[in-house]
Amino acid sequence: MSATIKQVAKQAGVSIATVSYVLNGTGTVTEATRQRVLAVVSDLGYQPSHAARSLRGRSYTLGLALPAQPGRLADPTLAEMLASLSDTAAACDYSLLLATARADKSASEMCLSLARTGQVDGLVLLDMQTDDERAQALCEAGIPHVCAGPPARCNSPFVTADGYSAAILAVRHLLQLGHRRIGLIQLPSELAESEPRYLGYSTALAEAGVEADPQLVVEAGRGEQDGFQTMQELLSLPEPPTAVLACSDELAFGAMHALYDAGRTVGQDISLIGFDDVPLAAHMHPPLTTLRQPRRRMGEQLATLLIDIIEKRQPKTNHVTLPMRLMVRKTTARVQ
Amino acid sequence: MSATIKQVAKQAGVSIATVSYVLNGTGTVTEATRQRVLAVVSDLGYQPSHAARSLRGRSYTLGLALPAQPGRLADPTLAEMLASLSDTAAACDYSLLLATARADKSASEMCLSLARTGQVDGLVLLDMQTDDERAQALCEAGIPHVCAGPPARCNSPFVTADGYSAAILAVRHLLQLGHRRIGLIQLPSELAESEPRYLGYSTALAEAGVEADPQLVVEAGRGEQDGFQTMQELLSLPEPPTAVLACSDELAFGAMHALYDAGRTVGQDISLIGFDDVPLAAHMHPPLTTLRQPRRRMGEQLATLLIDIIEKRQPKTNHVTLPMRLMVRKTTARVQ
DNA sequence: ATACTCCGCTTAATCGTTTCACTGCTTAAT
DNA sequence: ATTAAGCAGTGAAACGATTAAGCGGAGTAT
Repeated sequence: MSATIKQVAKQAGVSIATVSYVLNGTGTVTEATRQRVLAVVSDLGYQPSHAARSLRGRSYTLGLALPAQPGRLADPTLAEMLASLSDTAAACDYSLLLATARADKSASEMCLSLARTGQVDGLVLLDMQTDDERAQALCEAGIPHVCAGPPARCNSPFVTADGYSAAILAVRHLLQLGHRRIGLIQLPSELAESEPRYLGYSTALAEAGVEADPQLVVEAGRGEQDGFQTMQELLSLPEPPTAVLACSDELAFGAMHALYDAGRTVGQDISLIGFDDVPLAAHMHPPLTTLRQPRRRMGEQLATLLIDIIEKRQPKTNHVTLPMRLMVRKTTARVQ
Repeated sequence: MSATIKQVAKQAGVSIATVSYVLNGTGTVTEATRQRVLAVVSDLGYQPSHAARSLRGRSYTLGLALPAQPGRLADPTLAEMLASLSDTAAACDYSLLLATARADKSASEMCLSLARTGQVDGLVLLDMQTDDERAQALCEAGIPHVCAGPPARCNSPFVTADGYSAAILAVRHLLQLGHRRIGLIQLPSELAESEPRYLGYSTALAEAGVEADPQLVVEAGRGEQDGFQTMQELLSLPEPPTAVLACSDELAFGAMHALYDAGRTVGQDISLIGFDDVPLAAHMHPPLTTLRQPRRRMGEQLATLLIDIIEKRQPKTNHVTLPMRLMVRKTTARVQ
């Protein structure tokens, strides 16, 4: 690998301990020796071994517990959150380990394993499911972790975007435009994000005195393909919706595709709102009205919260809920 | 953290060496002792410390050297490649470390550092630049690595999609449709992918005896915004192109947006081809004709190639070039 | 009978750090 | 004058694994 502390010590004519003290700023060392040691260090290009270092104490590595599904990393929402998580972690001198669940182990086993082997000091749980085993397992084992989304049955710390209020915002916007038959294309119900969005949807309808038609609420998958199909179903209803709220931009894109195929003009004949505001949303034709998720801030919060917990700093709060913003573009219009 | 090998040894009434032999399948142990040890292991939930293990030998971790730019992880092309890279690595019992370059260190320093501290056994270099310092630095230091794309001045092993042939495919397709004024929206020239695509473009034109108009070749950024602007520029030319090849789907999406704004009908008035075939491409309106990159296969190849190198297995080839496929959809049509 | 090998296991060295306990030595306080 | 405290630095014990070497005893070939 590279030079060891022993070689540095020898060449600088001091003991190993002294080198360590110089490098860590602990202990008391004369300026002269300090300089001599530092010179040798940069001369040899010495870097302390990560393994030896983490053998005593922490590994300064955070685990990213990815969902079992193989392609999930490709989710643009997730990716941007990761990017800022990574930046924040790096700024605090932590590395990030991608923890993909293997077929032969359950997701929670893999999390436990990572922590027990000391490969990571704590974990970020991404893509929370409603009955997520991971959070509970980590809670019981007393392993530091943060959930990206509301956790299931335990009070794990978490960071989440306020999907409930966001859905209310969206539906109110549609109501103001005169819509009464408002459809909802939901994400798979096993996703923890799904429930609050539905709740917001029905709350907003109820407060406006509009009766909710269960036919207008459909659960879909996660891809454009699913949005495409689901929108087709909604259109084939005897009394189709005049506006639709899709629970992700991907679903909304699929829905737009279906609407074009059906000869409908989005933002005229029918209104559509997405969820997330992925970069592409503003560049669709027409640009998609959607709810912006503060992805970068979520990543930051996840990282700092987890690091606080690992380093035993008592964080102010155990759970952060960030507001979403309605980005009004061209896919919503007054009902005809 | 968790139980240590010492505790297991004690409770099983054997020496720590025996426990180690049982766990690694090395050495000779009676079936009886074996069972006794294994029982205690599962009883205590023992897992060997990663740090101690990597102190002698490898860390079984691959580094992902991300580009310095903060948001790059969000690139859908990159993300899907990562997903399969991660799967493959996991199948070989390797973990993945995300290496984000910090502001205060150069990208190559960070790669060297990761390897010298023994945090990773090797690195995957993503998002290659034309004058990439990373590959050279790692070559000189003799550190195992693989480039995702053609490396600059050294003969590092690499895996790449054949952008040269792909561009030829695309331009030939347009030529067959009768187009003669074919525009090219290029990626930033600092990306290593950029050059071969341009070469393919001009080769295809030359072999058809079409004179290339330098005005039709424009270098853009990476986002939809850049595609949008660049297309506007092309349209404002005295003699605008009848077909355009964009060097990424993102650029193509932006271009589509600009075309709509200009009142042009894509796939009728003007033809457009993208690069990559991100999932969304098939769901645009109209669906985008594009060149499919074998992202999953690239991820697999990167992982296996790097692991082969790390484990000193002589791989068959040092460089893999995978073919791209032209996906003909609805944005290309006979010239009017 | 001698020498050799194989079995099942233990002892101890090793990997590269951090850190506690200690040693001379000088300076300050009682 | 004696004790206490501080400084600059050393030695060695951890940390938790892997692995080479060794050690009786049994089996086998010469």
